[in-house]
Order: sequence, then structure tokens, then C-alpha cells
Amino acid sequence: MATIDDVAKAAGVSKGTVSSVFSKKRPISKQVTERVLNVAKDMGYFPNHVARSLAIKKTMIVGLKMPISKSSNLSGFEIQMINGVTKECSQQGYRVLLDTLPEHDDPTQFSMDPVDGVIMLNPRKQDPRIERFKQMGIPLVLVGRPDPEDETVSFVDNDNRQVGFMVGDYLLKQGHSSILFLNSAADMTVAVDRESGLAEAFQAHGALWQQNHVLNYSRKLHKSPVEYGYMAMMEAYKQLKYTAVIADTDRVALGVLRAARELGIEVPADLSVIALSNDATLAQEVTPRLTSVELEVETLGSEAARILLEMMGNPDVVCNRIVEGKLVFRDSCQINSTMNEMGE
Amino acid sequence: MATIDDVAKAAGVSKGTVSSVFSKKRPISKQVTERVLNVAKDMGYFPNHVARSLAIKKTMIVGLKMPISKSSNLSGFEIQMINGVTKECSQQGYRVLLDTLPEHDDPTQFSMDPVDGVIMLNPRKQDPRIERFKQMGIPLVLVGRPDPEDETVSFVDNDNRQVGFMVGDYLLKQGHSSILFLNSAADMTVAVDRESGLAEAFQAHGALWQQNHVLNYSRKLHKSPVEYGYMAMMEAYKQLKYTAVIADTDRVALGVLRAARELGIEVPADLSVIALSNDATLAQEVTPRLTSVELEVETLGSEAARILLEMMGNPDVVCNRIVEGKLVFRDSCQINSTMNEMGE
DNA sequence: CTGAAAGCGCTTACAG
DNA sequence: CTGAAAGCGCTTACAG
Repeated sequence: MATIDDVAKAAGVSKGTVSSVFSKKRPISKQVTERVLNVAKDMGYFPNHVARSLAIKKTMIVGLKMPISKSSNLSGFEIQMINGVTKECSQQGYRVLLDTLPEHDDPTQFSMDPVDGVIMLNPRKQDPRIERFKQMGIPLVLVGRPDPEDETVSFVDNDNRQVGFMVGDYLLKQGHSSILFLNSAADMTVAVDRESGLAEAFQAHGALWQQNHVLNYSRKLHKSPVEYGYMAMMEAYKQLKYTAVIADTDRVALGVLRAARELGIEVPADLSVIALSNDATLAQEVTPRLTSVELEVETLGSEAARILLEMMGNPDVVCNRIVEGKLVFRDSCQINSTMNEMGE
Repeated sequence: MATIDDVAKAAGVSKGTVSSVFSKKRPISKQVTERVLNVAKDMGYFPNHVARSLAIKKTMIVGLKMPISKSSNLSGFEIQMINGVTKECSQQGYRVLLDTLPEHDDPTQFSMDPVDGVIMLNPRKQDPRIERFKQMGIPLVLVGRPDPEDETVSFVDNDNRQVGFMVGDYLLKQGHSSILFLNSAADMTVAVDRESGLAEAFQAHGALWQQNHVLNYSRKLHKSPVEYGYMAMMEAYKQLKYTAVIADTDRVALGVLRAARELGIEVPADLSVIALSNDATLAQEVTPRLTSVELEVETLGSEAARILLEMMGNPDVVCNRIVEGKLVFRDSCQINSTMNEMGE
């Protein structure tokens, strides 16, 4: 590849001039511009983004950190995140570096990535990466709340207790008492928050909260969310004839629906199913259409990007955004006749 | 941020030594290593990826070029691509730079991106970018065949004529004659290829091929694929009581299904629907489950990545991979009694 | 095992 | 409007 030096020599000008022709940061006469451009074209010269980045300390790239387990697919959540983040970033001329690599624990391997800021999914408790980004001076926004709380870090999140409470409250109002909760993996803060929200709802209704009615997803046991929903439903229903189930995601709900079909359970007549939805299309197009709490993951993503982009301009802003879940009534829940003031 | 220079000075060693401690490219004594590591930790030093990339001319990043129209979401196809590419790349320690930025036409804006190779979606006719990557000496693999043909460029693709032929052949064998094809945008080579494959099938069956039975998606008219399927079906059915429709994607098929419900058309009894599927989950979980041609977009993506990674090791390999579509029988097509030797 | 120095390909004050 | 030179933060022969 031709370099700026080659072009400068061939065109009989200095590197600075060639640089300016391409960056337009200072005016260059029309004749020189043309000459340089022609030479550049002939030589097949293209400015080197890496070298430029080093010089100006800016890459116009946003990092999206979402480690995926070896060889597993992106989840619906992750996909919606990519959607949201990408949309916002590309509107502002940024590209997205998808970092799905698992974390190394060799401190020698950490490096300052070629990004101007990063969005990090699923922060863990005491996540050491948060401190690291601070040290590097790279703007960071978390998707999911930091644990422990940290006033100095930006994040976006659903209000997961509210989500848990809302579905519980709704179902209890409908007269359900035996409610199965197919929750996400136990080690995630979302799982904890949603469960405690649900428990609160039971308490508010003076209903008996039974912890053994909540199951957790496990990468080991379940090969896919759909499988999880299916298996869990098949098993749990043997123990107890639940009248309602809360599914962690749309795909989990699909599994539940399938199990119900096999078991000859009518949805919603015999069983109400409600999904914590991360994929609105799916929820809407399945039969029966899923009543759901819309998590608006995509909004989460675009908000995260928006905040990050702002931080990149103004280094010391910190900003949080809580996105409320919205209950959307469709066809998979039995609607009690006393409830009718609501529509989709 | 501390630099390698700061650390070197503070630790009383040369930059080369610090470099070696982090890169492990040459042995450094245990004592020195420890001292350097401690100093680095204290100072919050992290090697600068950009500087390193410039020096070694390698970024460990793969570019995925898929321009999206302003503010529109990623399509199912794109998402599956990301899935496939990401999976393969992360297994080999590469990250993916998602480039959704629209192409500039100002030659002054092209630059050599911080990537070791690129995968490019939807190459256009005479796509100038192909030549550009050649000039830059950046390994390239296309998703979709180059037009005109070019022996020197690697690509992966479905066999879209075969796909068109296969569904046509199947439907015609089932006795259908009025077949509506909801094709993708007219300017895409896939649309052309699939249509010609379909026409071939008609010819092979001695059936009358009527071009006005194929409609094309248009970003202007249709706000989403589902809408496209719905609107197109509603309109077309007024003209002719089609007995079968081929939908460009699962989502388009969903729209068709919705229209059919509204029109009181029974699927598959009155209408057979077949989708050219880019999202197997969707196809399987909708009711009725969609009979489809599985395009295996994810395979396309992982193959593209595999080939690219290989090219990055060995610059002058060129490699193509054609992924055949597979007909998967589910519930949205009326199965003719004479056909029964097939299952999913 | 370690250091000094040149080099990777740009940008940007400073001078004119 | 243009040039000469220092600098961005690393790596890597070359020498010892």
C-alpha cells in the first residue's frame, strides 16, 4: 500500500499538504489538490485509519462488549441491543466494534481498545472492568445497574423489580394463585430483581409467596431458551396444575406454548402465559399472540449509545436512564371480566 | 493515560523491555517482569491497541460491511449474518467491526479501515468497493456473488436460482398454478436469480409463467417486511384468488398469514404459503408453522468468516462456497396426497 | 536477558 | 497556501 509519503514525493509536495487534501483541515489550492488527488488515485493510496487514529487519538468507533459463551448464538436480548446501539451510532457517524471475546484474566492481556467509548452488557458484581475503563479514561455506559451502586458510572436499565411486580400484580388481580415463574439464570441481577418484585406483588395481595414456583435457566441443563420453556413446563406441570406462567423471554414462552399444546392445555383458557419480551415481533406474531411486558431492549441500546456519545463530547457527565416495562395485552392471558379498561 | 514510556522510566528499564513484558515476545527475567507489572498496575497502564496495530500492521479485527438505510433496523438476514460471522470470529480471537455506515461518494473519505479483512454484504453491480479493497491489499469475501463474475474474489452465496426453482417445482407438483411471488427489492441480484429460477420451474412443467405474479419489495411503499406481506397479499388477492404464495422472508410470510386470516382464507387448505427463510425460529414457531426453504444465512456468515480468516493467513487463496437451500416441510403448505415420502 | 534507535503512517503547531 | 519537523505509543531488528 502506498503511504502518504509516497504520494507526497510523487506529487512533489509535503506530507502535510497531502494530509490536508484528504482531511480538508486547512485549505489547499485547487491545482495542488487536484494533482495530489490524481497521484493518490494512480498509486491506489488510501489514508491509513490506524495511523490517523493514533495521531488524533480518536477512532470514531464505539465498543460493544458482550461476551458470549463459546459457540453459542447471540440471544434475542443481544440482538435487540445491537439494533439499538447500531442505529444510534451510525446516525452519528460511529461504527460499532462487537467484542464478544471472553474476558481474559491475565492482566497482561488487557489493552486500551481502538474505541472512543464502550457499552458493556451484564456487568457483574464488583466488576473489575469498570475500574479499568475509568483508569483508561474511556467513557463507559453499562447496560444493567452497577453492583454495588456507583454514582460515578452511567448506565441504562429496565426497572426489573417493577417488571416483576407488574406481572405479578396483574396475574394476581386476574385471580391466579398458582403462578410459575420461568426466570433467567440465577446469577444475574435481573433474575434477582424480578423475583423480588414478584414476591412483593404477592405480599401486596396478601398471597402466599412460594419460592419453589420459580425456576432458573441454566446453560448446562437447557440447550436453548425454547427448550428451557418446554422442559420446565413439562416438568413443573406434573407437580402442580399452574394456571399462569411468566416466561423470561419470548422464546421461553414459545417453549411453554409448545408444551401446553402437547399436554392439551388450552391457552389462555386453562393457562395464562405472559412473556417478559425482548423481541416484539415474535410476541406479536405467535399464535396466540403473547401478552407481554415489553422491555424495549432496543430503546435501552439506543439510549446507551446516546448517553455514551454525549459523554464522549463532555467527559464528566454521568447519566442514568431507567426504561419502564410496559404491559401489553394480547391473547395469551385470560382476561377477567372485571378488567376491561385496557387495550394494547 | 500512562504510556509505555512512563512505565519504562518509572521502572528504570527500556520501552522495549516493557513491551516484551506485555507481549511476551521475548523472555524477560522474573524480577524485571514483576517490577514492570507492578509499576504498570500502579500507574494504571494499559498498552494502546491502536499504537500496537500501527507497529505490527495487524488489528485482529474483521470488518463486516452492511450499510443500513438511515434509522432502519437490521433485517433478519443481517442478524443471522452477524450471528454466523461473530461466532466464527470470536472462536479465532477476532472481533467484528460492524460497519453500517452508508457509502460516501467523496473519494477523499475512503480510508484503510482498522481491520485485517472484510466481509461485505450485498455487493452491487460493478461494485467499486471490490477494486478498492484489492488496492488496499485487504482480504475480502463477499456475501452474494460478484457481478460481473470475477475469478479473483472470494464469496459465499445461496444458489438462488436453485432456491427459486425448488419452490416453484414443489408448488407446481402440488398442482398449484396461480402462484404469487412476493420477491425482494427489484435491484438485488437475489431477486433476479430467484425469479429466473422460478420461471425455469414453470417452463420445466410446461406451465405458463406470468411475470405479473411477482411483486417486489420497495422501501418506499412498505414500512416493514410484515407490512409488505400483508399489503401485497391484500391487494393481489383482489385480482386473483391465488392458491399459493412464496414469501421472500419469514416476516413477509407473517404478513401474508395475517392477511389470510382477515380475508378468511384457510392456510393451508385454501392457500399454501412457503417462506424463503432467514430465521428458522420464526418459521418454526408461528402457527401454522411455515413450510420453508432454509437459506442457512448463519452458515453463510460463518463460512464467509472462515474463508476470510484463511485468506488472512494465506493472501492468495480465493474460495467460493455455495450453500444450497433446503426445503423443510411444515404446516403451511397443503400436501398433495401423492406426495408423502418426505418429512421434516 | 536488556537497551538504543529506527520505524509504523499519520497530524499539527510553528514558520514563512 | 505550503513545508519541515516533532509527536502519537507501540515493536523490532541489531548489538551487547
